[in-house]
Amino acid sequence: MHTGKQQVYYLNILTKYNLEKKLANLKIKEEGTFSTVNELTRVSGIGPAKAKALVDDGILTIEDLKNHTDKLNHHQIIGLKYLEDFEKRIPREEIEKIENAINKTISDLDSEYLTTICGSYRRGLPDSGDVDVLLTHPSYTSNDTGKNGKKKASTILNTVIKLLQDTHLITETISLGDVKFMGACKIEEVTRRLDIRLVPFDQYYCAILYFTGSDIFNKEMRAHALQQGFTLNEYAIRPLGSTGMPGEELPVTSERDIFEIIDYPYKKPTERSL
DNA sequence: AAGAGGCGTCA
DNA sequence: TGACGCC
Repeated sequence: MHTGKQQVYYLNILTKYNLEKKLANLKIKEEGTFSTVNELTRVSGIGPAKAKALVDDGILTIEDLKNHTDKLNHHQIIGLKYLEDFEKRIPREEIEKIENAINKTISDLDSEYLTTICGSYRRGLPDSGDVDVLLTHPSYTSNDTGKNGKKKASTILNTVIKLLQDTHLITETISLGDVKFMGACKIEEVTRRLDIRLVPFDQYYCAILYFTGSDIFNKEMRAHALQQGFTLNEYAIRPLGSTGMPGEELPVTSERDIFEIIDYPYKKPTERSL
């Protein structure tokens, strides 16, 4: 038989062992929750907060999600429906076809529209994650509130989107506002993420520069702009006064203008994949 | 290059 | 209007 001291000793070991076991279980549970959260966030429109809420409701996997679409908003339903498609890369040959389809449709509407597909596609890379279209029209500028016979942003973008739906390029709409469309298009067998943003005419080339990237290239170019006494962002390039206060936006009618203003050797889009 | 800013949606 | 998610 054990002495009282021995009993206390073994009891301590036992509780210690149980404690460690509980901690280990907790850790496993946390990790399980963690990886579950990460799986659910594969769905476009589901972020960390929504994923946690779903896990709290006992919805742990993508498969669970398919039985509970009532808990999803429109964006998330689209994200779930095309989960596999949206994770596939898009060959540039396919983006070329999408580009042709968009340009044909839009130029039929009004020959003054300009479109540019930016991102890695514009830098000449062999594939991209999505299609990012910049759209502008001379009648739409940044200091334009829609008066003076100029078109309102909402009119312009809505008209274009409607047309692209009629021609069956756009197959899904995630969101549509005055200046930004998020949705999907299909030209072959796979449904692709498509974004179209309407940019004021006077800010078009700063936007193209920015959304063409690469990120590293943008950073270097912005740093160079600062050295030359200019501030450059997605909207405009402005001189910096002696106080460091940005001045008025400089007129820009091409990407090259921006390079010349800051005395930076011009780089073709294909030379910007830093 | 990571964080911010801006856009759109939802409750 | 604020929280959320995306880019």
